[in-house]
Amino acid sequence: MTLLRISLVEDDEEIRNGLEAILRQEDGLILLGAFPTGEDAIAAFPSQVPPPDLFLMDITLPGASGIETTRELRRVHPDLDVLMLTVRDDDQAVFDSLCAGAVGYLLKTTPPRRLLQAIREARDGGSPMSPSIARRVTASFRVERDHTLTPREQEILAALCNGKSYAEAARDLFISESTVHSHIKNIYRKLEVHSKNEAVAKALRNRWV
Amino acid sequence: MTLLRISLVEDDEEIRNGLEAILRQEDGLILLGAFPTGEDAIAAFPSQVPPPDLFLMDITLPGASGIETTRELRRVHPDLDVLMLTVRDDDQAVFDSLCAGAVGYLLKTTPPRRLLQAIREARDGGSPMSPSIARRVTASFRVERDHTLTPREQEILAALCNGKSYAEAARDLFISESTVHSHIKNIYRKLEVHSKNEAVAKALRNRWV
DNA sequence: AGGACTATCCCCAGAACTGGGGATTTGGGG
DNA sequence: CCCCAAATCCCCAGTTCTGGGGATAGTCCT
Repeated sequence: MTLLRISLVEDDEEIRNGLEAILRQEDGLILLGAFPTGEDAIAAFPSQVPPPDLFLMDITLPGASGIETTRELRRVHPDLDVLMLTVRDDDQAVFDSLCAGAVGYLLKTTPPRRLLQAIREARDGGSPMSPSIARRVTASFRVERDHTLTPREQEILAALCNGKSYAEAARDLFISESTVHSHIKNIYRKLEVHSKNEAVAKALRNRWV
Repeated sequence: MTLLRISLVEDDEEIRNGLEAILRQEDGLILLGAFPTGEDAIAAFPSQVPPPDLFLMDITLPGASGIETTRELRRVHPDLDVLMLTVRDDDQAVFDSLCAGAVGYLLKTTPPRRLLQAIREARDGGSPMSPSIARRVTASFRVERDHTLTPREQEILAALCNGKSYAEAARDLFISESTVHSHIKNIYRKLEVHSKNEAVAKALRNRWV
């Protein structure tokens, strides 16, 4: 079994040393670098330098945040896996991290044994997350429709969300443009919007389509 | 510690019996029902009947799918937790399940020990997922921008995605409507679209905003 | 049988948008 | 120093959308 190369970014020296100790005494891992700032990490792995397999990343850092650092590291090394390790337990941090390309998200309350297990899980193609984080993620998919659009109106709205004009929606649904117009007037009233882009925005942001 | 009430839906009799056996011999759990179809499960828990704390749900079922069953059960009992347990390892099944309100997603290859652990994790406010499933979920958040919108153009696009008209966007950004018009023409050219709703749809579906 | 809702179609007028021009200023990069 | 991209502004003509009417037919519920 091949060695897993790891780096970490953590500004608190005590925690950083603690993590170093945990990782060093584990077989199968090799620590490539423990950086106090995102800038240090980015500077250490320009495009010519082969990066580690996995980064452990704090979020709250002086200078570039762990999220920005993740985005930049992955821009230069698209195959790099980044596992967030932070105290931050809020939607903003979680979703920004995932959008930046993080492969997992652990809270700092994670015990060492679970941390090591998560590292292996990430290597094996998983996405380890602390339970409360995973719940935030699954909850973000939930759809709750308070609106009362009829099936036909939902079809019309879906057409708008596919970028269709009145005329195109009419062709797609085999009805006249007048009928599309009628439906859209009803949709606007129910959603309390006044334009196509407002309706599309509301529909897509709420995952109605 | 209070007992966790569980029901399950699984059409294959052998598997269903196997799951029953696993759950029955575990302390802290009580099995409220093992149903072969979604319709049976829905019929067993009309709104007057207190539902279990957790449902284990297969997806591939005769009649109503596990996803439809989940949607219906949670419509009647909004606080019900549903944990998918299926062979299906594809984006469609995973995201449809989560949108229907599933709290977790396990593959049938999950060993009994891990299944029992996942049940406890779901009860404790987590969202247990098999590693490959979790990876699908985190990967769905990733953003890759191939477009080359300038910062200002991105601001304009963001305004459109908030439902703004030309005039409103102009007010918000302290520029004239003519300038908004100019920017939008450039945005349309770069994104290869020809209307606001098409641009908004493209931006939101790709998570650019 | 009547009422409510849905889906279908039409007209019209004003507002908003789209795409084509062109113009100026500013700040970098070669 | 010159060129170019970016941001700002303007005009115009044609198209599309928005919101206000109204109409007919079918379904479902009472």
